[in-house]
Amino acid sequence: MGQQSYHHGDLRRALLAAAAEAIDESGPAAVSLRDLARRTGVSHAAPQHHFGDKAGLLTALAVEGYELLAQALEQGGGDLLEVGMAYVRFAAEHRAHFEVMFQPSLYHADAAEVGAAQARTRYALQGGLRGVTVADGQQAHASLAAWSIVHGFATLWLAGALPPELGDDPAEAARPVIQLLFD
Amino acid sequence: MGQQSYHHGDLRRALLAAAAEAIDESGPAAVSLRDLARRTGVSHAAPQHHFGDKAGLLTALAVEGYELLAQALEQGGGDLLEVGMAYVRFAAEHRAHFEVMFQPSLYHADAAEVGAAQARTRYALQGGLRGVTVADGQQAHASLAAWSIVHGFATLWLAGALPPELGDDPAEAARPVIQLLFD
DNA sequence: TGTACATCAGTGAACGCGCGTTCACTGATGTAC
DNA sequence: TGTACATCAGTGAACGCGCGTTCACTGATGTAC
Repeated sequence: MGQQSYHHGDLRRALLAAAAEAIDESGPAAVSLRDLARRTGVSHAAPQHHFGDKAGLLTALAVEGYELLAQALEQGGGDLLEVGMAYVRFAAEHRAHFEVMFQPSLYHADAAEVGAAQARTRYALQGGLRGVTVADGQQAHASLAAWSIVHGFATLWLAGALPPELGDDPAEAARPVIQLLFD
Repeated sequence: MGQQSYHHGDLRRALLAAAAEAIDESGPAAVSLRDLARRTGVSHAAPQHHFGDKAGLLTALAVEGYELLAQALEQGGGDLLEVGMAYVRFAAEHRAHFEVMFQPSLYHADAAEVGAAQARTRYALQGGLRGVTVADGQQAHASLAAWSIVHGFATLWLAGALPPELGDDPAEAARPVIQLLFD
């Protein structure tokens, strides 16, 4: 309603939202700039104005994803279980972002903003181990184990590889699995 | 080298190998039947003879992948650590197969052969928990945890998300991480 | 051992399509004076 | 308060390309008799 003006107003944001939607439907590789232009009701050449090319757009999406994930993890309050469940929840609720983030070949993974956003996410993730007692010299391994288990669960969930008995709430389904890690 | 005959001899196998190669280079989505034909030195219409379409080809690749993975896991002798390391090693050594297997939207995931090969893999994976003592009622959770941790580690490794200090042998790098799970 | 014929594997020309990219353009917005 | 001008956002026509798919075909192989 009211797209009649020549300038869109917030085309950049609209394109990112359209991209997430398109990726949810058919995966990151199927995204085309022309399709996003169509979804946004804008001429097909407009997206290039903002992102240069497809990799540029996916870079912005990946950065946004890392920011959102870091925020979600930070709200876990440094508790392993909460942080882990937040990780899984994020993957399910922001599938498009999540899928792009971990396919660096799709975007300009060496861009500075990407590195910064990744670092913030990693720091928030490690915060989840604060309350956990780990044997000397096992800190790095524990961190890897925690990341692996939540990332693996999230990935398998998204791939539809997990048994349907788990229900439809991935974070809840992950709870007992994460709890098994350091008990 | 003797491609002068009209019939290729084993075009199906050659196309699957070319597909794995192409996917290693640029990901599963970038594969095109015409490109595979070129790589195999055959006319561009030949691949359709064998697989019908791209999804058909990727279905064959996924089945092959599940078979290979099941074989690799079975050689772990039912030991959690060995089976887990074999899982990670498979992902690294058969990256193309692994990537396709867990993106069911790329292929005919409901084909009967796929289900059978998946079942064999799942069974081999659960065999790794034979020697592990788990509290009553936690069997299913333990199985999920084991799968998640090795799958997550493998996925993060392939994505290049893990720190370079881990070296270049993913299975060895995964060893202490897997050991942390049920100790 | 030889011939005829069916079947199968691969060919090559043709088609229509969606894509990314370029480029001269136009409408809207903001700023200097 | 008003005018001129620079800048920016988005347009629309055009291009060349690689793709999947279709289809009549041809060369090779196997089998019946």
